Amino acid sequence: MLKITRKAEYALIALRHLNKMKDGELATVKEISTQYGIPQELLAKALQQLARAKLIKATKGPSGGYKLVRDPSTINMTNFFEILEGPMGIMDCYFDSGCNQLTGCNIRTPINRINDSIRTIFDKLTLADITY
Amino acid sequence: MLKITRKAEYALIALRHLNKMKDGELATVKEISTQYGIPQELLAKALQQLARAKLIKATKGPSGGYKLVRDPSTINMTNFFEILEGPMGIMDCYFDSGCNQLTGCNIRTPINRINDSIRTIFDKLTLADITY
DNA sequence: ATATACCCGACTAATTTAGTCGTAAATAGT
DNA sequence: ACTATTTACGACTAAATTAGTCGGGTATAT
Repeated sequence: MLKITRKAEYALIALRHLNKMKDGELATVKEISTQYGIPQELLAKALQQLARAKLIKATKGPSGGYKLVRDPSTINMTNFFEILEGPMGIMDCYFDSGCNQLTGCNIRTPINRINDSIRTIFDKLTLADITY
Repeated sequence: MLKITRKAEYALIALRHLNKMKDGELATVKEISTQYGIPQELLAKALQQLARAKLIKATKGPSGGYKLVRDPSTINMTNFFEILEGPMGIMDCYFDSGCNQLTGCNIRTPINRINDSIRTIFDKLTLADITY
């Protein structure tokens, strides 16, 4: 329950790895997937998403790879998870207005408060915290 | 992402409903499922789990039904969710020791801290808070 | 050129969640 | 005793989500 996906988990491992590298160094998907025993294609997809979102920078071709381009302390976990997994909420109604509860849901308000608490945690948590 | 199951959602709606009833009154699965537009059999299962866990009391037979037997302020959400959905953690490794990461996971410690934060939120949240 | 590495969408497989069904057991009312 | 009502429970199917694979593409260093 409340689990994150493997893709996000893999991405986090990779980000931490990238963050620990020296300035100017690049890491390839292959390297990372081998080192941590992660399915290469799946990791590749995750990193592509992060690259599209400009959290990391891709360099193509031989001696290419990825590097982190943003200060880890500016990447928070809400950010990160929503890039990979879409909207973060314990119930869909937090985002979707189209709720099929015919006869009025009696818990929307409390649920939203829970959501907010969780989002607050993830908002405050940055990659820097996770990497320390 | 980070979603709770519908079963838990339904159970929460039902608990809130039970909590709002007058002393001595019982509510049946049928009533609740009709009132909120919830699949009856699924709600039934959820309430059976809660009854087994002694959060609510079942009375069989005609004019039977469920009622809340514990003070809502003593039922916290970690409790509640773990009854319905099992261990609550954003990653399995929080509970399972058998992790297949061959070459050492670099994020276990930070992940555990995240988990703890989330659990703390749910520990503090009681049914009374959700029902107010 | 060629080998390396990212890019990307479509696909399949596995797992989890949602929901259904059949049967049993207790009990209130008649 | 019989019947209608209601919970109990496991087995089952269906739907949705997640995990992982594949094939073909683009950029680039040597």
